Amino acid sequence: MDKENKVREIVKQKFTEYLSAKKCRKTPERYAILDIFYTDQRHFDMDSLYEVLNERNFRVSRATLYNTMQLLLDCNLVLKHQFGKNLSFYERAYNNDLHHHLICTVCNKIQESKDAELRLLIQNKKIKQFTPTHYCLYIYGVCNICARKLKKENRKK
Amino acid sequence: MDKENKVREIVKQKFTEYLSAKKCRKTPERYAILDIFYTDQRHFDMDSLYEVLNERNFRVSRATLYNTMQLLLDCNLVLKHQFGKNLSFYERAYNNDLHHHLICTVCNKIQESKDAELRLLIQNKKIKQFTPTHYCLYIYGVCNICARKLKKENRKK
DNA sequence: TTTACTGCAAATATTTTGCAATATC
DNA sequence: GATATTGCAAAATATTTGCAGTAAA
Repeated sequence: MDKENKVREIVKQKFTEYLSAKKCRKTPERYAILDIFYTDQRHFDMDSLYEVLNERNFRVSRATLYNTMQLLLDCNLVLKHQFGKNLSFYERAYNNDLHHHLICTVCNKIQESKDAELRLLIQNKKIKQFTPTHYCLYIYGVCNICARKLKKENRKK
Repeated sequence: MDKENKVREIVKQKFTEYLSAKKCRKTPERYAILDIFYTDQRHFDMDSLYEVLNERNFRVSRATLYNTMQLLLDCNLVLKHQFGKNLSFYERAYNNDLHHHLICTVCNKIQESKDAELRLLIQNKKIKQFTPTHYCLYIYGVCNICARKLKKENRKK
């Protein structure tokens, strides 16, 4: 069994434990949604999640999607991000080497930035009167592609 | 003139410069909105901003509020945050010693955390192919009040 | 068999847009 | 005087909710 499949098994198990502990039912919809996150792309907004499930002939209503996302957030198998736009993004959280997000304020594209050193610095910070579970670092700025375009435009003037 | 008033004058000037450069009009509504941020509380959602302006007998439509917030975001006089809930928060950005946010996932309360050391570490990080303007660090976890409540509940069981 | 969960549709919440009136330049 | 901006109302978008039918335990 390769690493990807192993992770899928582990998160499935973790989800099962969580659902049992909360006395929630183990429905195929819930497992299908979890599985998408650990099979496919990493980032989804609700619409693309809905579409991907449909493409696989697994029809899930939006109500169930939102319901399940809440469960997955609660048991820390999925993270939710909002990068300024009024659209939520979700990504897998287990075994997804915690990374930072670089958001270009010109083209709105999002890059991931893995920086183990900085991550450890943040994770090891002691905070008074607060027990951290996880963190999100969003760095806003201009990506190199947009920077180049802007330079060109300025030269024309 | 005290420090607060000085800052208010400076941001007003900066806003004027920005509006001139963008050939936008200098309307009283725009200045009134900017001023609220640098006079009053630091954090606003759209509703409370609307209410505060009304209380001061300065009626501004929501359309204008949203329009003006975009301008203030563009010229970096205001920052926008979204802490998981579907509600945007705005806060002053100039002379507002950059701070981090601690978000309690139990009670949803938000605390500010000033940590100059960590701030410098993040700000001084070199990032390949990307020119940062600002960043947001959101630390999620459980605040001490909720932690205490949870402990009590567990003891009962 | 019980009742939590699902899908649907309607409701709510937030933000955006079109347009006529107004105020800035 | 020209037109960018405003307020209003309607539209668009994202999320939540009520409820009847379905399926997990």
